[in-house]
Amino acid sequence: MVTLEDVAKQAGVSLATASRVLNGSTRQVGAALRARVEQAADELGYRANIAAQTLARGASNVIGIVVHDLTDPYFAALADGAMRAAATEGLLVMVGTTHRDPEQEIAYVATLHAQRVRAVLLVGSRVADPGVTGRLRDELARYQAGGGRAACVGQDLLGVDTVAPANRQGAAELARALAGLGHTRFAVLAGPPHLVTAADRSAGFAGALAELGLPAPQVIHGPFDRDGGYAAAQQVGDATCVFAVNDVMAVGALAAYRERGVRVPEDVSVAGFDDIVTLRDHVPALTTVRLPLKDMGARALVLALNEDDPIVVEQVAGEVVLRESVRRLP
Amino acid sequence: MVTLEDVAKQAGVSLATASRVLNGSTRQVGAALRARVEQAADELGYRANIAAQTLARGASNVIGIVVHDLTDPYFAALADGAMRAAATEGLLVMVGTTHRDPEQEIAYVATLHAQRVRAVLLVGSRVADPGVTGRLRDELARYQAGGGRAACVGQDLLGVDTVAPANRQGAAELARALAGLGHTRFAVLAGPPHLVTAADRSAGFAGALAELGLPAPQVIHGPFDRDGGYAAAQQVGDATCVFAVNDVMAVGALAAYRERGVRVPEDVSVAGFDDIVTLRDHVPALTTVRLPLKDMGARALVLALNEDDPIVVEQVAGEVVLRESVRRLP
DNA sequence: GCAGACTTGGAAACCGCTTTCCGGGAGGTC
DNA sequence: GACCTCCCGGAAAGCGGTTTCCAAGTCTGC
Repeated sequence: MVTLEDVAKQAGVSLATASRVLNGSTRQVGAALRARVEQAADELGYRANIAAQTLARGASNVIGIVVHDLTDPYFAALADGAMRAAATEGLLVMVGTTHRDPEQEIAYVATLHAQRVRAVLLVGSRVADPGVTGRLRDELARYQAGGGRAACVGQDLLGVDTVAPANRQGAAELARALAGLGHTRFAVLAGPPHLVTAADRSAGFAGALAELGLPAPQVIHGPFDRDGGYAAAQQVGDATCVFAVNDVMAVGALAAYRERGVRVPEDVSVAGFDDIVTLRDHVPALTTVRLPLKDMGARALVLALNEDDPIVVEQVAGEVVLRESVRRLP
Repeated sequence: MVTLEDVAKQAGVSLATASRVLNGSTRQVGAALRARVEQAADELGYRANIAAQTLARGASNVIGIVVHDLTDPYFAALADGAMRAAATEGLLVMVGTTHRDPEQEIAYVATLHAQRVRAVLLVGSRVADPGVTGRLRDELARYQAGGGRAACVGQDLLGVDTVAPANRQGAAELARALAGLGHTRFAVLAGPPHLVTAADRSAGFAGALAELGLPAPQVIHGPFDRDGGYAAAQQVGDATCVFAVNDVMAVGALAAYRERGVRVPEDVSVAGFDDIVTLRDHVPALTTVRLPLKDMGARALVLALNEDDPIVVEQVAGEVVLRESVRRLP
């Protein structure tokens, strides 16, 4: 690989001068030398070695994003928002996918720490296990002790800047809206009990029903993904309205009903959560709780980069969006 | 940040010994010293500085993936496949999204070159513009001249290892299958004329129709995404069968028809290309040409890492999958 | 015409780690 | 017991940049 020294030699200048010309210094370099250096760099095809720059400058221009699953539109939207924000700051992005393994998440923080990335974004639900959460916190603390910055999209459980969707509130509002349509017998496709996002949404929903004096919903646990929703839908009893704690599960549930010839919303109403962008192309259009995913991703990046000391937690409200997948009961 | 020197000092050993213990060397270190070093590292919370390691070792463990749009399921699947493969090799992934700007793609290659990534994967269709293609080739050549490796998913236009979907063949087979159902009047939602993938699929489709002695299809250009398909579908004339050159466009077309009360497949048949995973949840189920996206991503990574000299181009055949969105004409 | 203030180029220290090269001690052989 | 290996620990030379510190010009202003 061609180095700065090669360029300097070819241009007949010192290393210092070449560095100043090519890699953004505050110092001025005379026009003649500047031109010679630029020409030499171009002829040789020079590209600065960023590893060396990072080492010398003590700061990198890379950020790390850790998500559970890139092929899930929820994470894709969040990651895309964060990546666009990063691009406007001139930052490069390293993406890690955990495939929902919390240990992987911890390992990624360690790796990104080793990479000395400027900031790490942890995107996705926390798990209820205090053990892993504690170890993740330790790993983050270690990274931050060395000057690293971090932010999280999800629950405020990590002691870092957080963009926190109001899962309980959103689910509660959804419950009230659905009850307002006359439904009284509900089922919740609740996802895994240890996933805090799933648990919060489920609890918020059930809590609102209780406040309204309605019977407790049937709660069905299972995986947090499309196939989990599909499977859980098979176990629903006599509910007139089914709440899947995220949209991809709801889409799975719709598929299950379609296959069994159960009509939505005539036979059963279905609602989800998140308002992923692909929803608009599903039939029937899915009732959900809208979260501004791209903004949340971008916002998390800004928080992570922010120098301020106090930890900031931004609550993001969800907005109930009623669509064709639910109907008013007579 | 705590450095290796801090650890060495704390353990009372030399830098060399500490390095050998902590960062994987072939050399043995005595059990006593080894334990002291490990304890010191743990107490101090040491994490190797990878920038320094990369510099010293002259090789990084990062690869770069450049895609057009992560929120498009097609790219998400390809990227996911590549990332899983990278993970099994112990490699980290840097992801860049171009949002379909070819200049961005060139810029990313330069940036990843500067990062001295082990390999770069260019995922996505080439454009027909010889100017940008030439500049991209130059940039890649420059990177490879310095020992970088590269591979591409798409057309074999870059002079690097390539995983090339058989777009023409797949589209041609699809055309024959649809003609076999009795259709004679076709429309092609053809995407942008300068996108090679779009052009190849369109040409393959039209070519097969010509061979069958059928009239040329109505060709409608537009953006290569969901909204492009939606818009293009509005312009379809009296065709009985519409081929969208990728699935997300087809999904957009389905939405357009649904809104206008045009029934698919009763009033018009619709087919796409790619077989993105989300298709299974659309109504009606979309006829398409299946591409093994995850495998292709993984395969591209393997090719990129492969040391062999000759450039290898792997053709990937597409498999026609007939589903409910098309019907046999009486 | 000259002191003093700026400007500009270069030498060299340094960033944190790897690895080669040396040297000293332990263990084996005759 | 002398000699040779073999092992293992440490000193130091890079890896490719950045940046501080100097020195030598180049401009000012009077």
